[in-house]
Amino acid sequence: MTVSLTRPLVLDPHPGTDPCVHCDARQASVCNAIPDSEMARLSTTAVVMEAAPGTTFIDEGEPAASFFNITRGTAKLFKLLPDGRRQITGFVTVGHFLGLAVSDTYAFSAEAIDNVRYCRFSRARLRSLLDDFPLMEKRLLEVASNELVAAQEQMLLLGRKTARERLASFLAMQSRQGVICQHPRERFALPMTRGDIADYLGLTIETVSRTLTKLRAEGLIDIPSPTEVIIRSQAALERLADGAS
Amino acid sequence: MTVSLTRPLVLDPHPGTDPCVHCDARQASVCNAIPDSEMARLSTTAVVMEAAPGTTFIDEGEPAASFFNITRGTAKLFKLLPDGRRQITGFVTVGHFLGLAVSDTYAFSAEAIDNVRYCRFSRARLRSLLDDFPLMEKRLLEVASNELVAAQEQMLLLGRKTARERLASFLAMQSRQGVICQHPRERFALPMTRGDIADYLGLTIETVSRTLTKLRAEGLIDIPSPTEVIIRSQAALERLADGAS
DNA sequence: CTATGGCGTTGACGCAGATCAAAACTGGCG
DNA sequence: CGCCAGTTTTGATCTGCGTCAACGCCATAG
Repeated sequence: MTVSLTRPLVLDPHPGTDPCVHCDARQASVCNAIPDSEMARLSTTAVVMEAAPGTTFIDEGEPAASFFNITRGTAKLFKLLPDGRRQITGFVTVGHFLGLAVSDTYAFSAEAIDNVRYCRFSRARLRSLLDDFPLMEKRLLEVASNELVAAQEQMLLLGRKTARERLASFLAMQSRQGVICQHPRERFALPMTRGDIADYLGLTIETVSRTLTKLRAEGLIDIPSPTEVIIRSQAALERLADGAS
Repeated sequence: MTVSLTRPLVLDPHPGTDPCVHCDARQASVCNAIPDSEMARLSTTAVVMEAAPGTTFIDEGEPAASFFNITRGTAKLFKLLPDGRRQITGFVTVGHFLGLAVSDTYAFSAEAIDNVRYCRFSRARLRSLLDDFPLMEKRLLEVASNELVAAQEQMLLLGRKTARERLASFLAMQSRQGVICQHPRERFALPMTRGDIADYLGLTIETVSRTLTKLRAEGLIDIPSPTEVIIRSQAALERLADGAS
């Protein structure tokens, strides 16, 4: 009775069939917990929206009226300090949920990196949806729990790892992302800028650039273009990421 | 129909009536989502356990067979790197849940700071409990979502705040903890050591000590004993915590 | 073609916080 | 009481990464 964890849960009532950005495999745009009949009904209350690159579509501190499900593209979530310092708390792609927390305002902002499509609906609608489909609630609990584990891993990175280890962890993680599609994971694209990577890893742009250059010089990775990475030694990278060297 | 968020949810089938560590107010050791009859039945499958200070009762990497609910005391959750570097991801007290994530091994370790009592039961039992009491599942989703928000706040701290700001944030947070009981929050105890604080804030023991000394010298706080703090200026501390100075 | 502006890389230098070291304090126990 | 082990504080020094600055690359506009 457990809900499948291998497919992204997508609430878009008009499911797209866009090819995977890495390979040409079609995304499975189906919701595993809600029957098609309900999905059709959803389309009358849910709004499907697009956000162009650089567009902020959730503002930290604004009244949290809606609940979001990403159905295409990549967005960054971040928090700001008054003087402009920024911490990116995560990059989210198709299947991710935003705005789950019970709070009257959003705890973070969200900005589109590439062309993002998302499904937005009111919290009231979410509540009734969860009442009708307990499986959906179960699934959300699983999702939130797993994100919590990822957040703790990121705390370890931010609190205790060196710049080298942070970059190695980041690259290893990015290469692991691609397991959903059949694409070989050694080579992959980095949709975000150096500034985004820096703000995600708690470093500066310069340190990110320098460290990547060094990792390349050591033969661990290759960087054919600023937005593309090839892992030369997955094992060595993982070892470095876990602080064993 | 929403479950109360103001009281800690405690699953201990033998609820204690220990006074609050700060004042003498009795803890509300009741479960808001599960009727007493079920709580009684729970006592046949759940195990209530005690952990003495310094005892590790969850080991990262071990098979995740159980689910925990803290019913007394304070514990620290942490992750380790192979060379011993440690990141404390949180301090948990009465009402907190551990081991929610769907994973075959624990993602962190847990160690008792003072005398900890907790209720342990199998994941299978949790699953059937959630099937029987949807309110309980709703509550867990709320809890997990709010912890996720707290984790993001901590990422901002670890990635972008200075040592001063980290300590100010930590002290402000600790003083806010006491709002459940009626105790005036200016003065409170720090049950954890300087080493724990350091590993929680991504600093060293020395930096924590020096920074606290400096905050005291500046009149923001007072430290009658190493384990006790008095907030002299809550407003100034909060301002400092948010990076506005 | 040149101008402009965003992004990435590289170099020189400085500093916040880590590291190393030692002294002061604390509680437990004979 | 005095001894001991663990914790906290304080001081001196070091260093990884931040800061500041310059430059190269590319895309778009004029």
